[in-house]
Amino acid sequence: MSKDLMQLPKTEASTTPQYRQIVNSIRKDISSGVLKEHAPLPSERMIAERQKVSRMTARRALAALELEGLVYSEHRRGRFVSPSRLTYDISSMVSLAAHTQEQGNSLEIDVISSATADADTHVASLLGIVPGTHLYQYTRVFRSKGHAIFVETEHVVASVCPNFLSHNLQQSTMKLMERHHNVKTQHGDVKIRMRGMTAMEAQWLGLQENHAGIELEQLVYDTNNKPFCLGYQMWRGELAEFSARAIVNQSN
Amino acid sequence: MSKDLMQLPKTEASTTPQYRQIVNSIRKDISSGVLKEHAPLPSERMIAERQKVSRMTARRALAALELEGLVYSEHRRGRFVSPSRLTYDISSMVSLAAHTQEQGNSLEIDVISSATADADTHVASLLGIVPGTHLYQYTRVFRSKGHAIFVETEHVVASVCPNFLSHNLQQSTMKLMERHHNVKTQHGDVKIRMRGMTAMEAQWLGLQENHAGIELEQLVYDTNNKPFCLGYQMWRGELAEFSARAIVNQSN
DNA sequence: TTAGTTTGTTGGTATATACCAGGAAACGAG
DNA sequence: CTCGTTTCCTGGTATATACCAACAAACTAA
Repeated sequence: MSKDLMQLPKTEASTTPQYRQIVNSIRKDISSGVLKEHAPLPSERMIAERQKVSRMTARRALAALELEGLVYSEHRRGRFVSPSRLTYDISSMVSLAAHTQEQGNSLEIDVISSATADADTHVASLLGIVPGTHLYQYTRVFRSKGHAIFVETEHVVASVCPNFLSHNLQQSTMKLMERHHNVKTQHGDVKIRMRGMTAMEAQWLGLQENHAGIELEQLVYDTNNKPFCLGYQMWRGELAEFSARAIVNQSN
Repeated sequence: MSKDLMQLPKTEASTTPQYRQIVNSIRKDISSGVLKEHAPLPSERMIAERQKVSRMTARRALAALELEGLVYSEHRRGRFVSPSRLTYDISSMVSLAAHTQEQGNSLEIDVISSATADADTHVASLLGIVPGTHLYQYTRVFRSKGHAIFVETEHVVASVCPNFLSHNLQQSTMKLMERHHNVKTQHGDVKIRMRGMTAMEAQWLGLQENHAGIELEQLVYDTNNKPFCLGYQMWRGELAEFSARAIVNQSN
């Protein structure tokens, strides 16, 4: 490989980093539709060869696209174009599974684990119970067309819904509680934050390493204004959009 | 094929990548308080030398910490420990500036630009006006103790608040409109999504490249149920936490 | 046909090296 | 003392190379 380092005029091509140019080129292909959802991107070595850069530079370009959320990677299989976002209305607290199906999209649920446990201090203080209180807790991965979107762990006060784990958890748990345990939800406190995933979360979502995502914390209250369910959802950031309605003037 | 699993003792040291070990070590220093908010981290070359790894490996460790939001970097100055998050209650729609000051934290506002403009099709459709309608639009950076937190661009229908730009924009614009233009906000539609920043946004926030952040879109309605203000906030993801309240059963 | 092996491709990890440009602090002249 | 210059340190970009482990598809033996 020869180094043709001639005196270059200071065009944009020479001032913009090479890896950025590759990013822009691929971004254009995605937005223009040349590369569609879930379409495979050229491999690192392919890009390196075609664009005449080193593999590490090609790698950085692809990593940047991943960071932006335009691309996702599957371990040692390749990189693919990210699908479009899924909107979740946190104000209505309607079951996401139910709502999504109404939109015509499927939503598969994998139950990773389910068990009884005793509340630790953190969960207990949020649920307004004493530490050690019996809980049901379960972790589920939600997918759309096989593509993982978020993973959720819920902690439910056991006395509120006895034998809850005997149900099939591949459905809306809020509806389950309403139907079979006569629990009606009144309101929920929601918190949204972006943070790095734990190793477990990344694994459940099919990602590796230090991916950032959006965490949604939901504390659900019954009609007696007592919290009975605490949920944590970790979303792939590029796949989520949350909508809410803020009310200022209740009167009028 | 036979797998000899007993050959190597599978310690973390041998299975965990080196850069990950460095990440964990620094993460521990941050959570334990050895490294405090805004404290400088050792440089790439320092880490490389001390941990006996190449500079690129040290670099990857630091990049991973940035991704997680634990660390921020200032261009060619070094890397520092991220400060704690700022909570924003999107349900109440109380001015963030006012609310933050009540908490005892300062919030400085830099006005980047302010101008009149004609609505493009996108803004017009959201505001329910015809494209070309006169708007005021301005961009401001919000900082806490000099540290940039988010950048906001608002588009206000000009006819609602004539000569709006003659005000000092280093304060809550919602309050300005209420006081001087008799505009009362009734409710707001909020959308939250994680996305990669544009070059401009990254520059305004003192970041480079493809950093991901949280975008907050706010469409504000007056008491006649007509939208009059559209705002986009791009937050540094690691510095934001959004809270909201979801109401299911209005009655009772 | 089917079960098992081989081979090539992919991304992941890691090193050693080189140069650039901006910030900061030390230095030196007025 | 102050202002401008120099020097060092920082992260940013880029290359060339090497080996590993997982996957997939091609191949091969039962």
